Amino acid sequence: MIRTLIVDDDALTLELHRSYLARIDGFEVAGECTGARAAVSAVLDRARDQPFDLVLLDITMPDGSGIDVLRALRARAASVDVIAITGVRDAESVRQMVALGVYQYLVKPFPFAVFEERLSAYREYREQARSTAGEATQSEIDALLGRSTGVAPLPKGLSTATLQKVTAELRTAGALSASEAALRLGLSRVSVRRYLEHLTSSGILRRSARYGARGRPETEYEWNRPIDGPE
Amino acid sequence: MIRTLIVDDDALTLELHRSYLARIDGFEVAGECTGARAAVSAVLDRARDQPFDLVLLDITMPDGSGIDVLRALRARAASVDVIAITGVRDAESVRQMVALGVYQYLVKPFPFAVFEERLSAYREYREQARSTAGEATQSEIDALLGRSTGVAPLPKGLSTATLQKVTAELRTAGALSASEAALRLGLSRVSVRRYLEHLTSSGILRRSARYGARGRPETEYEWNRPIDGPE
DNA sequence: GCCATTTGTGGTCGTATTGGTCACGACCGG
DNA sequence: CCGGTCGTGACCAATACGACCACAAATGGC
Repeated sequence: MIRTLIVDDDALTLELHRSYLARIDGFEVAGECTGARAAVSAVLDRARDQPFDLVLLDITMPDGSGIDVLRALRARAASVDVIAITGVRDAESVRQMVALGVYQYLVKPFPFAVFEERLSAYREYREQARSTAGEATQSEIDALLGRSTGVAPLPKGLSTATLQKVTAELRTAGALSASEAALRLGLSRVSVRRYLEHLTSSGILRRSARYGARGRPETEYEWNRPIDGPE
Repeated sequence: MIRTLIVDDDALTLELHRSYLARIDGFEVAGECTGARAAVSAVLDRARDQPFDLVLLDITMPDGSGIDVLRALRARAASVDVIAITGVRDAESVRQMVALGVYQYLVKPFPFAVFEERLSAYREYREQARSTAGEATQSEIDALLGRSTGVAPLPKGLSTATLQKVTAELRTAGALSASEAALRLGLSRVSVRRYLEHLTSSGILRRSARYGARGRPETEYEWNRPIDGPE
């Protein structure tokens, strides 16, 4: 169970988040605070005994900002994960919280589905972080930071020559389905699809659906890049 | 130009990173340190005058850990971005640095191409962070955190492409019945209804009834999330 | 005013047609 | 001979459409 501290100055919000959290597997409400100072001391008091794993932290509180709370925790080396949940959206606050290492930043209000999705994502992140004991590899660290590089090398089974043919066809011909592209290029649908999918995941193509017929809709691939590529 | 401070106790590494950085557009070596204490005071001294934008931070240094350096900076509210560059790979150090909000964590040694790619990614990140002034949207924040990948899986029979079309239509068009939305989107009423129901159960849409016409009343779907929260 | 009828939509079920993947083989360059 | 690239055919799964029935309000006859 992920021992969670909920911090919010509004009693109704506190109640809401508590009920939300109760509906998600793996989380346990281990404490609640209605103020900044109380939050800091709660985390620090429990540090030795039964430390919190996660803090759901509001920013606007009468006796201090959530930013200051997080700063105090970081300064005291409290190793606790934090998800900001707040109505504050100004860029400076967001930037500061991100710099202080929040895992998530949720803007109120949001439906339960969003809350559940983000918390579940955190649970998986935590599992992953826990599973890597001892030495971590660069790719494990990247996964932890969630900052994948974006320029993936060509996967196995794809050749640059064919890739260029496919891109050339798509750039000139507009939206094409995988079958149509295969016909035009003299390739098989299976092979073309591999290239089209790779181009899509690279952000060069865009997928959309073609409706209207009786059966399953066709997915069509379209050029996505702005015509004047930046730099 | 991104004013960068390089911190490493090894003179050769310092030299290497300096030459690396000089080869990448947009970066400027604004200082160098060979120790933990020097790094902290360098950042703090410059905080008012010409603050550093980025610190390339080693962990193992004779007079203190890079983790302590970062902790001290965070405690002093120094708003500076940090990329860890170190040979230390143990899970605990990585976890602590991530919690303290490093933007990247690079494991030495690495080829120049990796260095360039990561630094360029940071430059783009910085551009994006700078471009969002004033109020940030949730999606902008997600992009900043780089954790947008973990989306909840859709129920069977629904596709993300269609879902996005439906949400886009509902967000712009106000209250619509299932039939009206189907007409606008070029889909069948049955299909649209599944998406509308899913969005409703996710809390993104709200249902209400429309009376007055002959026949059974229509249920209309409306955007539920307050587009501009006043607080 | 009460009840049958009309009317148009809500919701479910089957079906059509494509998507996605796997196994296997062919070809080609080293 | 081996590793990589592509074709073929077949399979199951996915996702939309059409048709059908049920339902809830307005309408009209009594």
